[in-house]
Amino acid sequence: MAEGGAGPGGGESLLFLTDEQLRKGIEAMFFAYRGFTADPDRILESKEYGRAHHRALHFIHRSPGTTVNNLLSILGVTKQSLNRVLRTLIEDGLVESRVGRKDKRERHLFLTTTGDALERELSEAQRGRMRAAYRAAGPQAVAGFRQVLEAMMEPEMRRQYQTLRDAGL
Amino acid sequence: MAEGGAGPGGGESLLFLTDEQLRKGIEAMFFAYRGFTADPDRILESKEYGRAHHRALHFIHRSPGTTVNNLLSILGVTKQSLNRVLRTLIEDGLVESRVGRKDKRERHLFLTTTGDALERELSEAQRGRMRAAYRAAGPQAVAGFRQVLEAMMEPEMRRQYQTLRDAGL
DNA sequence: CTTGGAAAGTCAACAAGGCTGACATAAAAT
DNA sequence: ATTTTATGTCAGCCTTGTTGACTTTCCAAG
Repeated sequence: MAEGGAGPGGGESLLFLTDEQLRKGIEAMFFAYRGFTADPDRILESKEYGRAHHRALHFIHRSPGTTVNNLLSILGVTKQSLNRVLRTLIEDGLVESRVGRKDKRERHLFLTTTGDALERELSEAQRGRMRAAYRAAGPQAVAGFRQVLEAMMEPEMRRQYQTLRDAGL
Repeated sequence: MAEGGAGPGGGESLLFLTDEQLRKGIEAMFFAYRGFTADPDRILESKEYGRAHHRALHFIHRSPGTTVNNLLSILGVTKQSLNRVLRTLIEDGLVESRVGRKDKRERHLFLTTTGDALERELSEAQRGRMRAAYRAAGPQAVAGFRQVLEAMMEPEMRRQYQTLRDAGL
């Protein structure tokens, strides 16, 4: 690995914080993110959808009944941008939009059977790669991976993430 | 962290490979990548450049004198797409393109003083967040982080990454 | 009951950054 | 002499993001 070696005295070295190590981490994020999205992207390009549709399907699957506003804050895009994606998913019968009972202005989003099938196909492809990477690296590495990623998030997104992480699901 | 706990007998548990754990990892990648690009993006939006320009500047900085073809294979885009970005960077005097001595068909790319200044501004912002995340997570977590990311890359990209990782720089 | 404002949706216009296809040039390789 | 490689460029298209303006619906406070 070329790490280790420490300095003169050894012990609690801060060599992992050098600009050089940070640059390697930056490139690792860049290349890994490409791998991360590669499999779903391949599936999507055959169908008439893109990565934006995948993201919507993922988060509706994760939180069935979520409102459009919730989705907006998680995805961090404008409502116009999300609406374009959502409209095609609803038209194509992958997502169902139900008017809220308590607040009828809100729309609650659910996956249909068809939508669930596509979501599963996409997420199984993505999990496949993830599983291989996890298995290759081992549980301790995975724990470190999650720690660093969590520390890298914007505080607001970290809250979104942790809410789900800490809940039953 | 809610992990641990192991199964009945304990020891070498595979609980870190459940679909649930994998889904958390997937979302961690999604949210963390947003944080990862947030700071450079903020700087770029004030200037007239985008993330594509940042990527070009980064890899030219990393490998001064690299050819257009090298850059294409690293970035994984078409030459038309890269050329658009490269043309503006050259016109604006951030990148210099020199005809190859040995093979005059090739163009070797270098950052000018101005280009280097922007690259440094962008990468310092990005390293700042990375450094904070590394420091918060600690050296062991960082090692795991790198291991998982590396295992997640497409094999071809892993080679690109390791070439640089293993070299002096 | 009226009105203010929030939630949602829609239309139009635009930009960045991907893509394909076609074509041009120069130089290396065969 | 011919073919292949490296690069650049023009034109056109797509996805996914943006802003701004406007409407409809409907809750809630005055």
